[in-house]
Amino acid sequence: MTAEPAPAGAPAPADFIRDIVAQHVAEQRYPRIVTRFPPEPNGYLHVGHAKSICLNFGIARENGGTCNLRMDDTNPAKEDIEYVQAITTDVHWLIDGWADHCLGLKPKGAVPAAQIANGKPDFYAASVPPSDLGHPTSGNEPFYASDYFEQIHAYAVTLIQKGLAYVCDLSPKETEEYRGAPDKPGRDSPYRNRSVAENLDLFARMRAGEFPDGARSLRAKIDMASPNIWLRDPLLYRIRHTTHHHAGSAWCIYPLYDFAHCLSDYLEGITHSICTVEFEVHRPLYDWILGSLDLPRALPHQYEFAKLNLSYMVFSKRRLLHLVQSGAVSSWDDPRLPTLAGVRRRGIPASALRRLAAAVGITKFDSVTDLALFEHIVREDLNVTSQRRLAVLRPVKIVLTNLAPGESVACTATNNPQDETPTTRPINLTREVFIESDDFAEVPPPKYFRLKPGGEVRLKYACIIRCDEVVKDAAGQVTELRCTAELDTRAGQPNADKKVKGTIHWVSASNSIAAEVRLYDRLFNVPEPGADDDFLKHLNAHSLEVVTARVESSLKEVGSGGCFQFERLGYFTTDTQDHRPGFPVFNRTISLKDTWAKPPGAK
RNA sequence: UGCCUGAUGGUGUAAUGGUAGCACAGCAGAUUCUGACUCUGCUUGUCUAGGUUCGAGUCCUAGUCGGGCAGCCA
Repeated sequence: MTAEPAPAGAPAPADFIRDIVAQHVAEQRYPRIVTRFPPEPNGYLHVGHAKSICLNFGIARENGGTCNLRMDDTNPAKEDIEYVQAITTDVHWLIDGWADHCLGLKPKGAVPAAQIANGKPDFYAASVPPSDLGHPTSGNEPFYASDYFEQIHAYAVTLIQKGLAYVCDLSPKETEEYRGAPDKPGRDSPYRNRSVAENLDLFARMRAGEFPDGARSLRAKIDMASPNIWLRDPLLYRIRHTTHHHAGSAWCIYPLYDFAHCLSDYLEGITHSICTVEFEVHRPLYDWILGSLDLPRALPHQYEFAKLNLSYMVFSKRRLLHLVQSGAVSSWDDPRLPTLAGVRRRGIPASALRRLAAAVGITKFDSVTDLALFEHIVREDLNVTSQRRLAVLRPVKIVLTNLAPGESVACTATNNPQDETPTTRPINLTREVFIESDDFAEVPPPKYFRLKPGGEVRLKYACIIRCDEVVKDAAGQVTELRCTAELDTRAGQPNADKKVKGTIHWVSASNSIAAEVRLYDRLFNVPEPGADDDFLKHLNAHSLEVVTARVESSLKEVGSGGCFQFERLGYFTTDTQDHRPGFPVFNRTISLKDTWAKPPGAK
């Protein structure tokens, strides 16, 4: 059993980062644990981000802390408000009912407030008080790094005043040349030893817009010979005459990630700044910047973990964007995509994502998790929550010759056998019914339990039928099966206990409706498509098949958000875009496990 | 040939000097009005070589292999 991350009071997940946090809590290092989830709004969130969200919000909820949602929006050229909205929606969806009470937001429009901390001037970006967190969307919004531009700029000025930063006139290309290589030290910029006064003047003129993009930059003065590239006088500010989706046209200089991120963490009072391992080499710079500014409050620290990889999927923003733009998938929320919008539309519950995160754990080892684990968790989750219904994807008509036209035999179907006290619904057996074409074989393979000429099978919730005659058209295609219904094998009838090997699903021809069903399968047919630059050649040509199915009439008026198990087939959910009551459109979330005659690797 | 970091069954992880455990996958069986679920059993593992120790997956040394880092991206 793969458990949902434990509720308060039960054992919480353990990993090396939680161990560190627990130690800090034990020694009361911080008054309160504050983490953050800081996406850049330049793309949609995916299942990999879900791991990070679950870690950061999980640590917050396990320790009575908060986790701030922050847009890491320091590069106006790549970011867009569309992504801000999508990210906010996705985060709310993923943590709803689990950690929404820990979500750190701020009042709309709020910027860091001046305060005195430990006798020194300071700025602090507070989240709304815990009592207001119950209504996270009412008047509150995520934090934005761009709301800190004024303070970050002031910190840059401080660094200049301390002789720890300078304005450099090297071009981007020259800067690269001067930087050296991992195994070769860099060379000092000729502008490295400008006076404080000159740096202050130049930096002010950068801000005033006197210079074109790329003409100058602000750099930290650290060590051009450091074995760590990120300590070789890294850039702090660049000139970009671009409007910003959140900050508007207030700025033409923008801080880079390394400078903005650690300071954003500080301003928000973050205690544990958790990121992925590619930032490990940046940590000395993170510490250098914060350590150089004489900041009055406790400093945040950075910890790194390995990002999630799932087999048969790609996660990189570049590749996801390519899939969307090339038309390989329809949109960012295409149900085949591992985006949170996609998996949500696919019908995967947020709880399954949380349980996946708990199941894979947190380490620094670069691993690839078997998609089968995710699929297992999704099935396990849906199995207990999904109402069962009958649907036939590829119908074959059966005529029950011993039933009169218009005759209706009342039967009772169980809604969910997993419930402690299962409820039922009535269904009707009629003269004409549809069964799955897979469930009849004129020439059955060995150990075939389903219907065959002269054979018997049970129609689930109804009775056993016997196949008397196979009717075909001129082309030799089966057009109908003429069968006898053994009505005394219905539940409660004398022969109810009669055993047959197979039980199949069915729908009444007259008491069912047509529905569009989208059968989704994995997007790629190799375990590591991302390992190949030409990853599109590994696309699974059969990742989407659309069929017109027959579904029981109780599904006729189902609203959006419906989630069902179609018995013996899989889990299906109504499509958020195209489903209408009266014109049902179902997406297959995932098939049921099928251990019979499944060619290896076929599914 | 620089720096950082990692390595436990097929996969993902646990064991914090004391019986290598769990989950997924796979295989076999039981059960079944879903060939699902559930249940039972089985196969498979500490990167290598030294060392410390009564005892090493764990500590030390050396090596091997993997990941990351040279955007005015994050």
